[in-house]
Amino acid sequence: MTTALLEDLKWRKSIAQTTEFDALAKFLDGGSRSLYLGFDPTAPSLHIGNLVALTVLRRFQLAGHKPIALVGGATGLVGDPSGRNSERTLNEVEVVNEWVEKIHHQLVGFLDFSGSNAAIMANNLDWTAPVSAIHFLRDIGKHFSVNQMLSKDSVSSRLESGGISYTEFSYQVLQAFDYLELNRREDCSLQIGGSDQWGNIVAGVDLIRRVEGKAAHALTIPLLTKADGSKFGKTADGSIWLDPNMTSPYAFFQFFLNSDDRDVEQLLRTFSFKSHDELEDLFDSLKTNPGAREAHRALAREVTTLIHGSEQAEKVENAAKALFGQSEIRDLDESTLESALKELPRTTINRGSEFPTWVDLITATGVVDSKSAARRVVKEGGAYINNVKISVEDHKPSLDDLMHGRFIVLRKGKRDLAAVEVV
RNA sequence: GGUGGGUUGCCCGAGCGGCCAAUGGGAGCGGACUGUAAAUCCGCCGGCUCUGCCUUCAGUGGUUCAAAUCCACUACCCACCA
Repeated sequence: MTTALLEDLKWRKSIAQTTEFDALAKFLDGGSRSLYLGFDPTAPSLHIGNLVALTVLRRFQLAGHKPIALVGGATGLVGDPSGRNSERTLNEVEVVNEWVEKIHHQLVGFLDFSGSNAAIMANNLDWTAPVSAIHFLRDIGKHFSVNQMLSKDSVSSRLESGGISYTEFSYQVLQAFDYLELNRREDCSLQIGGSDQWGNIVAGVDLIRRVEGKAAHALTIPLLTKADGSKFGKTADGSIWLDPNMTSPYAFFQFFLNSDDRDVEQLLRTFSFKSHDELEDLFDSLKTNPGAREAHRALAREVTTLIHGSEQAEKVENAAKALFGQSEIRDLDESTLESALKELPRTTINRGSEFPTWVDLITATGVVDSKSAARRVVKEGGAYINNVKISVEDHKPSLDDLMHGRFIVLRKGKRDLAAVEVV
């Protein structure tokens, strides 16, 4: 059963490194095991990059294991040096606490908190805060060799590039302590995480062996990379967030739909819960008929459903279909148009007042950064009202442009749409 | 502690008294081609009340008709020497 899980993860290319593989497989085969995955609150929301490991955690639960989702209320205050070449700026305690709450909330929807292998939520502040510095240094610190700590990639690379504070240097000890605590409290003997976490996780494995004399396991997941070499999940405007207020479900869906062809197969392997057969079929269609973008659509639909729910996913897909469809946008009936536009960045103008220019309207929706940028777009021929190109720089929509008496669709370039509603 | 070098637009990186909103590359944006993809080609790429005006070249103050460019101090980085 569990061997199947590991095989599945291999098929998905979701395993970067593990502690001794056979031992891990044997351990997992022995029953329903506790495992943990941690997130540090470095923002008010998780983003798509975090979703990679979270998806793996979910796969473990579906295979019968007990997931522990840890939010780093303590470690988030210290700052993980992994994968960074400069010191983090520390966030205020209240801010971090607020983020912990929000992230907690997001995790709830992703795991099953009922049943025999119910998921557990943890916050490392619970066991870190009560420990005094003296006890921490005596009981935990004593088991760490500075030589080993220095040799970790996250530390050594920083020593070469501007240094590292004692605070961040200590991070791996804190994370190791978390693993030890969860091992004691929840009998947790597996920690998973992104491959950049290997050093931190192994620090915990070592600590558990030293203190408890027990074997603990580790499994890391490769960081996703894009075909063009850039980081997965980042756009020019920043990360793709799971919080619908930070990244709209429409934008979220579009992000996946617009994936590079070359990335789609791996994205499906990583995120999809479809059967291997179904996925193989999608890979085929990607090769034989890439223009249809069936695989893109399936990917966007599934991930959006997972994060925002099926109802919302359907809405945004329909919106995209309506707005990018072959049919004339003016032919859309009012309710279809209204629900489609609801998913877009928008602005409103008062009925009766004079229409602002296209430049002012698009700027108001936030689709462009400045009026200069908006003007440039018009000059370059990328400005549209209801899919009709405009070319005069101070062009204003007229009453004739109103669809159903109250809507105007603005477009910038090929795929950026925004809505204007007259109220 | 000593000496020398550095800090430029989203990133890298030229400029070393006026011709500088500042060369070049990357990212980004628009167009063509396509499939709301990639590659390629062309154009754009600080802001605004846009034939002009305003704010930028670590910070502060100064020299000058005129400074990113010169001087002084401050902060941070890097190198060599102790």
